[in-house]
Amino acid sequence: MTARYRAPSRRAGPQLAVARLRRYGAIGAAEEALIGSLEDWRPDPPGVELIRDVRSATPRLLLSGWAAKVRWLSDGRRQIVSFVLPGDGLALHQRPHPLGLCPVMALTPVQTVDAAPLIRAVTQLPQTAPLRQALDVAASLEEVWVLDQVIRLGRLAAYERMAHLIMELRWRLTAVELGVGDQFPFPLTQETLADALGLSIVHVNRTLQQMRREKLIELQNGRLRVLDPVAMAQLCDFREPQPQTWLEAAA
Amino acid sequence: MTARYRAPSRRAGPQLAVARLRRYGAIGAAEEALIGSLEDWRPDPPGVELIRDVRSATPRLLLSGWAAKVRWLSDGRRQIVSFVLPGDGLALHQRPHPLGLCPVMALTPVQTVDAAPLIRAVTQLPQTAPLRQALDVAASLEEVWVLDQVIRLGRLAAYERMAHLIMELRWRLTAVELGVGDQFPFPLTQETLADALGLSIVHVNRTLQQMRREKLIELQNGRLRVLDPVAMAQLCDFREPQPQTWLEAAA
DNA sequence: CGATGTTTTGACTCGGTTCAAATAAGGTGG
DNA sequence: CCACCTTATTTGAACCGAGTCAAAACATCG
Repeated sequence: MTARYRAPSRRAGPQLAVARLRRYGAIGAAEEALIGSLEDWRPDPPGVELIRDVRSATPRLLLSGWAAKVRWLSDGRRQIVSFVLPGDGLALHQRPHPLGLCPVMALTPVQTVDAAPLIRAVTQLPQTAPLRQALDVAASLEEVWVLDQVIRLGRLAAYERMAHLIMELRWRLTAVELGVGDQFPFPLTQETLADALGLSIVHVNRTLQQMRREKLIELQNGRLRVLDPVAMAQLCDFREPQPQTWLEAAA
Repeated sequence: MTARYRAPSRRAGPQLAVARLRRYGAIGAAEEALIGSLEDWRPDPPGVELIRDVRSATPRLLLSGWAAKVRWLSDGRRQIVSFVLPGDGLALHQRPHPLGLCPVMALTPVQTVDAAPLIRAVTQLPQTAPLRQALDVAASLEEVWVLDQVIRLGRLAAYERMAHLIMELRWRLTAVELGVGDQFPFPLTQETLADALGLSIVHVNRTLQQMRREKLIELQNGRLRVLDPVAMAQLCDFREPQPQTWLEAAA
């Protein structure tokens, strides 16, 4: 039932990345041009490890498609640490030493560009430059997703976990304007959901069924519609991140 | 059975913080003096929120005692995101925008000092200064603990979770030379363990019992001894972080 | 010595897993 | 455009890991 993204017929533009950063800083024409001028583009099919060795990874921007930060146990169990959505960055460390990070794997066909020129330009800028601030906020949000994942896995029941993850993805996709009318792309297989939520595939299936039965969501053709966002947020104690207030605090 | 740290009779020195940083960079007399000269000292009893509002938090060093990063659900459920051990930093953001962070709560009597002068000094230093590198590594390790927490909660069973957390704490305490002969301070109540491991108190108790029965650990008087570290590491797929290789990679 | 918080134990319940098999959806090549 | 293959989704039944409830046994401390 859940459809895949189609393989990209043509190169995706930087619109999503720009849209995302614009939310966290006053991105002007110059900055937009800078992002648009990134050259080293690459498409990859699902399953490919976009970042294998975290230490030698080069920074990239995800222009289209979904990916995930993944950790494996030696016996084959897999845990998805967090999702990487269109407009997000890959290995955009500000800090010289790589985070104790994990490989990133494409979940759908993806398109990325090398962001090294962007990072190089940004490090020249003063701390207060809007573009730099926007990247800082984006980096902070990445940490938010991991913390939320800890809460989900540690203290939420299956039904709550599912609702919470859906609300997170909805919020993030809205930030890149991929969500329209409470409907957004949802290309995850139930197996992927299981590995993200720490559940079995079978139970993911049953949880989704129940959520449909209770008229909280509709899910078909790889698109998800949240029918009752208020109820959803309440049942799983979902709280929207407040990146705006971070900006104010810094000002 | 698990005893608490006694209330500090006198002010703790910076030894632990220095010992920890020394592992990740060539800390010389000057750097040591800088840390030793930190003035604004404060003891706090267990239960106190050392950091309440993350956005306005000032950076501090934990000189003695244990603390934890904590998230609450509105219905009272609590999740411990990661532990903060002697020698660790509190809110030592390198990045201007606060991580999507959580309050930090003292688990035992603690002693902290204001680290603002340290941070101020460090930002003057070149990227390659040893002290700066050491702080970077410390920050990266903080992320490692959170990622490991995700693995534990998402894909490990109760017994494995417990083993994995114990191995993490053992590794970290060894880094500040608090672990001697596979024995180290372990001031956590079973309730705290439950909130860290996403388990019920009762099940934490049973898990510990079993681990004792199987002769993997000894736990009494607030000290824990790992009897068979190799078996412990294997059963939970514990892998030691390799901060040394990060330093090489940067060089 | 009582008061309070922590650990321990037993009996029962339940959420979520496992195993197995059927059904549906997509993708491919003839 | 259909036949076929593969990969997802769905369903049922049995099982088990971990939670819940309740009470007892210990510790610690004023």
